[in-house]
Amino acid sequence: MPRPVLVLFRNDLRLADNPALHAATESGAPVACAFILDDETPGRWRMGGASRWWLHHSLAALSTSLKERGVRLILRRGRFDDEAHTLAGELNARAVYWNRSFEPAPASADKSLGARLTASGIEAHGFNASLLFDPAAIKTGSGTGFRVFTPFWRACLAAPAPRLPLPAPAHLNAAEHASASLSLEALKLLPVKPDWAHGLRASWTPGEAGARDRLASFLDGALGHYADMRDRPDIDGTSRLSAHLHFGEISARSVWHAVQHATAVSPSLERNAAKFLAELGWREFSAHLLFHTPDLPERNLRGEFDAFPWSDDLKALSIWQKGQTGIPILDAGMRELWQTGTMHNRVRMIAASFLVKHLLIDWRRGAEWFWDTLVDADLANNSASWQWVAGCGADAAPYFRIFNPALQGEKFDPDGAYVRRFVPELANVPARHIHAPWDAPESVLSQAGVVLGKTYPHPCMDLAIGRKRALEAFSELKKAA
DNA sequence: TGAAATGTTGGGGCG
DNA sequence: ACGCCCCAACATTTC
Repeated sequence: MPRPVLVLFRNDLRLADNPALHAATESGAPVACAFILDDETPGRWRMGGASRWWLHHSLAALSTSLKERGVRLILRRGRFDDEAHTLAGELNARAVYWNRSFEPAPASADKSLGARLTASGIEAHGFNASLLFDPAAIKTGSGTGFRVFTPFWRACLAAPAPRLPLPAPAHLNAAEHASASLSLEALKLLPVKPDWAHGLRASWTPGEAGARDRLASFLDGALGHYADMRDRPDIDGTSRLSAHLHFGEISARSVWHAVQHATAVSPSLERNAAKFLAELGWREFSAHLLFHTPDLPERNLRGEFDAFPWSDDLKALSIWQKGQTGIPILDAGMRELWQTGTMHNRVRMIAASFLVKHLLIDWRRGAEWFWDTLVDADLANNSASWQWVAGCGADAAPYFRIFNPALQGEKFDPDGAYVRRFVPELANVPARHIHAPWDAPESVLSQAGVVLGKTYPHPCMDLAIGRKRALEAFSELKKAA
């Protein structure tokens, strides 16, 4: 039997448009496939709870579609480079194929694996499967990385267009081997006591088929009014593809070309498509920032924020996490997150702004919470976006741009449907008062069965005072600088 | 991908 | 008919 080749799956849990799998298949050698759960590479952010739930189901789906093609997915646990090197040896593999990561710790694991394989006389083949554009290839005139989105995205659009997606291999030539695999259950990715995942199960279908379906319904539906409705949490106005993209169940290239195709068929989609593709652009931009600034998840991009007088009010942090701030749009968002593993993007901005500005809590505490609770938790997107909101990031919202959650609620959830859905205590409050129940006449509240401080909390802080305090903290910072 | 404060304008009520 | 005031509506500035 000829020596096999090994394909390592990572955040590319798909068969279609998978460059590593495709190249391995094209090599003509028998193929073995593996996934390594890596909680051990130093410096790697340990995957959060909601992501683990997603990963479990995504691996189950991948394992099934590989099995249908006669290939058993080998599951291992450990350091990516160690385990992969060992496994390649066990299999007597001729070559190893995998899609590279652009996150700092996994990227150095890639480098170390490549070197060790080569030293052992095994070919190493790395590919870019996750991004539309190679973050190292997009450069400013002076040869550095971009720090501002608009010129970055202009440069991407001027670069050669993302290539067409590769087909899923029609047939896999499975390597015969007896290598041991952990069972999926043994990876212990699912919550046990308590099982908090029922809201996730009701909201999502992880896996390649689920991703494809989600894209198809987006193209059919929300894309048509994306530009106008994407900011409305009460409406199905977004793609909801972020977690599928994060785990690579569908490639950004496939999404890109599907949108281009839809626009070619109906040119009236143009404006909406451009807006949506720019959102993929923000995903690229975040990855680009992390690639060029490996300490993005830990350090303020603008160093002057290192002196910011953050509060360590754990009580306030906990109220925010639980969705008990007494400010309806915030509580709705934080409860949506806890129940479903996602939060509408507009509400993420409102919730993040409130934590960082009204509560004066370090953005890293917020990023950690999102990391653990979001099914789409992504190191680059999460870090870059929190820094953006906090005002300490690249091309960031200026610190003094402070969201008023009551006004944001009125503007983007005008009927209060989003609040009613996730904050049932307020279900009967009329739209006019639902975003600021503390200002509602007593009679309106009692008619709606609401007693502030009893059935729903008093606001944890006065919005005007919070705003003023944030501005004062910021002006102290500027004075110190 | 803000909100609040301040400034400007113009229509209408009214003495 | 006129000037004065009020204030909504919009624009600009400031944080």
